[in-house]
Amino acid sequence: MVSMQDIADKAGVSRVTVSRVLSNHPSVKAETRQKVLHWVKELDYEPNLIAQSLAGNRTNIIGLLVPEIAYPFFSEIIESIENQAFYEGYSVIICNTHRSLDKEKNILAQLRQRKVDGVIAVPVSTTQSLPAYQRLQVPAVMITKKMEGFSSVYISHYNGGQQIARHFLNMGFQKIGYIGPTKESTSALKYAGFQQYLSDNQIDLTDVIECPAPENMNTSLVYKLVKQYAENTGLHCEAYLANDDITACEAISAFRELGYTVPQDIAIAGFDNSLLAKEISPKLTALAQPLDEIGKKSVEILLDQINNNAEPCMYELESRVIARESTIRFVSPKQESLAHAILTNASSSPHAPA
Amino acid sequence: MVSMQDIADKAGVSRVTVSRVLSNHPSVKAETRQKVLHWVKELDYEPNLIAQSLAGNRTNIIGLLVPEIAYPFFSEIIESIENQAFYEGYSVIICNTHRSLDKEKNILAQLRQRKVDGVIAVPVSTTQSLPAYQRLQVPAVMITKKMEGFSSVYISHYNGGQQIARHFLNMGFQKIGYIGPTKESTSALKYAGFQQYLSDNQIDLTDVIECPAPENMNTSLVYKLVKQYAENTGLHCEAYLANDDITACEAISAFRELGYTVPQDIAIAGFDNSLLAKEISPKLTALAQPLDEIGKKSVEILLDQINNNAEPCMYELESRVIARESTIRFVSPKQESLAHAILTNASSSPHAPA
DNA sequence: CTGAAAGCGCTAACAC
DNA sequence: GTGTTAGCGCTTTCAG
Repeated sequence: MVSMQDIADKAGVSRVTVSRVLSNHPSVKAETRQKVLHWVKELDYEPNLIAQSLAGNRTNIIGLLVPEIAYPFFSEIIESIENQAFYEGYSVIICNTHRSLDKEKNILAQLRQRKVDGVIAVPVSTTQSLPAYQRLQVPAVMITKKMEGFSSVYISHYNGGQQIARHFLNMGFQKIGYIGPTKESTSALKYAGFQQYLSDNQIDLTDVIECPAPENMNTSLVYKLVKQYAENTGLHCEAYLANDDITACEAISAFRELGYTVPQDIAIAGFDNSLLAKEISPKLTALAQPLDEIGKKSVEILLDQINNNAEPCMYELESRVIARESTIRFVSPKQESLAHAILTNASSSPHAPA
Repeated sequence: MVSMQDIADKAGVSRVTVSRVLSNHPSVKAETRQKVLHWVKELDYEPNLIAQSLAGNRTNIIGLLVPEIAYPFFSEIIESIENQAFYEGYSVIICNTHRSLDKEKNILAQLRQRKVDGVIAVPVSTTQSLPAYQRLQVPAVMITKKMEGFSSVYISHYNGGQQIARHFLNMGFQKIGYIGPTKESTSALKYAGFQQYLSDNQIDLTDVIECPAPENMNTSLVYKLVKQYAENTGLHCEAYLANDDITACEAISAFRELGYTVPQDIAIAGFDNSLLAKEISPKLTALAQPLDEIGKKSVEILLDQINNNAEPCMYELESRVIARESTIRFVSPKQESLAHAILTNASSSPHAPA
C-alpha cells in the first residue's frame, strides 16, 4: 500500500504538500505540483478514503432506508438515488427496514456510527419513527411520505386519489370501487381523495374491498380477499382503483379466475406506475408517481443540507394519470394513444374542482 | 461527540481498557468492566466505525455491483444479499454499472479506496472486466455468471434451456420458437441448451426471433421486433421460450396486439422467475433461478474468503421449471396445481437424456 | 509557497 | 489485569 508519505519521500517534499496537490490547493508552485503528480502516477497512488474520512470529517456516504428493496416502486427509486448520488460523488449504503421500527432503529444507529453524511429514508412510521431520526446527528430527507421537522419529497396521495376518480368519470364509469387499505397512512389519503371527488360528483363507492397492502412480496392475500369478496358480496363495479400496482395485478388475477376480463368486463387502475404497470397485459392505467424525480430531488435536497446547511423543506411533486389499456373499454389497443391524448389533456389541471 | 477517552477519564482507567471491555477481551477484572460499562451507558457512548476501520483494518462493508438496480431479477438478488449481509454484521454499498466497463472500473477503484472488505458483482463482461477485478485487493465473488479465477455463484443456463425444452415437449408442443439474443454470453448458452434438447428429440426451432435483451428498462425494442417478425415472416409456433421475464411480457403484449391470446393460441415461457412472472396474467411459466439462494450463498462464500482466507470456488445452483398458466393450454387456471405437480415431477432429473 | 506539529478515534504490541 | 507507546493515513492550523 503506497501512502502519501511514500510519494512525499520520492518527490522530496512533505506529506502536506502532497495533500495540497491532490486537493487542488492553489498555493503550490507549478513545478512542485508536477513533480508530485509525476510520482502519484508512477507509484499508482490511491487515496485512502477511510483515513480521509477520519481526518476530514466527511465520508461521502449516504444511507438509504427502504421498507423493501425488491418491490418495483422502491427499486426504481433506489436506482434513481444511486444514480444521482454517484454523479455527485457519493456512495450509498442500502438498508432494508422490513417495515420494522426496531430494525430501523438499529440501522440508524449503525449509520450514525459509520458517520454517514446524511440519510434518505422511507420511514417505517411518520410518527413512531420520529425519535430515531432525531437522534441522527446528520440531515435526513424523507421520501414518499411527509414527516414534520424533516425535509420530505412526496406526492399528494389525496390529489392522486382525486385524479384517478376524475379519470374514471371522464371514462364514463358510474359504478366505482376501491381495493386496498382504507385506514393506513398514505392509503387512507388516496382513499379519501378518491371518495371525496366521487361524492362531489354525486357518486358513492359501490364496492370497497378492504385488504392490506402487499408487503414483502407476500401478495397472495390480496388475491384471496378479492375472490372472497366476490363470492360473499359480489362484484358490482365497472371500475376499481387499486391501492398500488401489485394490488392491481393481484386483483386482475382474481377477476380473471372469476371469469371477468379486463378491461371489457371490469376496468382497473393502479397506483405508482412502477415497471409492473408497463409490462402486464393489458397495460395498466396508473397514477404515476415521478419515481425518478423523487430520487433525484431527494439527493439534491440532502446535499444542500449537508454542504450548505440549508433548512429542511417540504417538496410536493406533481403526479399524473397515465392512461393505458386497463381502463379503456370498447377501444382496441391500437387506439390507446388517441385515448391517451384525450385523457392526459383532461387531467392536466392537477387539482380537483371544489 | 463522546470518545473512548471520555469514558476512560470518567471510569478512571485508560483508553485501552475501555477498548478491551468493548471488544469483550477476557482479561479485564469484572469490577473494572462494570465501571466502564456503567459510563458507556451513562454517556451514551457509540463507537466510531471510521476510526475503528482505520486502526483495525476492516470496514465491515461489502460492495455490490449490478448492471441495473430496478430490474426485478436483480433487485430480488440485491434484497437477498442485503439481508444476509446485515445478518452477518456487514453494510452493503450498492453500485450500478449500467453495463459500462468504464463505469465498472471507476466503481471498483472507488470501492478499493473505501477499503471495502470484499465485493459481490455481476461483472459487465466475463472477459473484459477481468483486469479490473484482479486489481482489487480484496476477495470478489461473481454472481449469475461464471468468471475464471473468481468465486462464482450461478445456474447452468445451458441446462436451463434444456429444462424448458423438456417442459415444452412434455406439454405436447411440436412447433417451438425462441425470442431473444442468440449470441450473447448467458443467452447463447440457454439458446444452445434449448436447441440441443429439441434437436435431440428430432425437433428444429421453427421461429427464432432475434432481439437484444431489454436493458435499462428500455423494453420497447422487443415488442417492436416481435411484431415486425410476425408481419414479415409470420408466427408459426405453438410455444416460445423468451430470454427473460421482461422479454416474455413484451412478447405477450405483441401477441395480444396481433390478436393471439396466451396460452390458448400461443404458449410462452420466461426465464428467471422474477416478480413479473408471478404477477402478470396469465401467470408466466418460467425457468426459476434461485434468486434468494444466489444472494445468500454469495455472501457466505465472500465472508468465508474474507475471514478464513478460503479458496475461490465455483458454485452451480439448481434451476427448475415453474409451470404456470402461460404454457398450459386447454386447462383452466384452477387445474394449474395439478398440472404443476405433473410437470415438476417430469422435470425432476436436472440433466437431459443424451 | 512549503513544512512542522498536532490530532481525528481507535487498536495492537509490549511492558509492568 | 492494566497502562504505555506507537501507529493507521490523512487534514488542518500555524509558522516561516
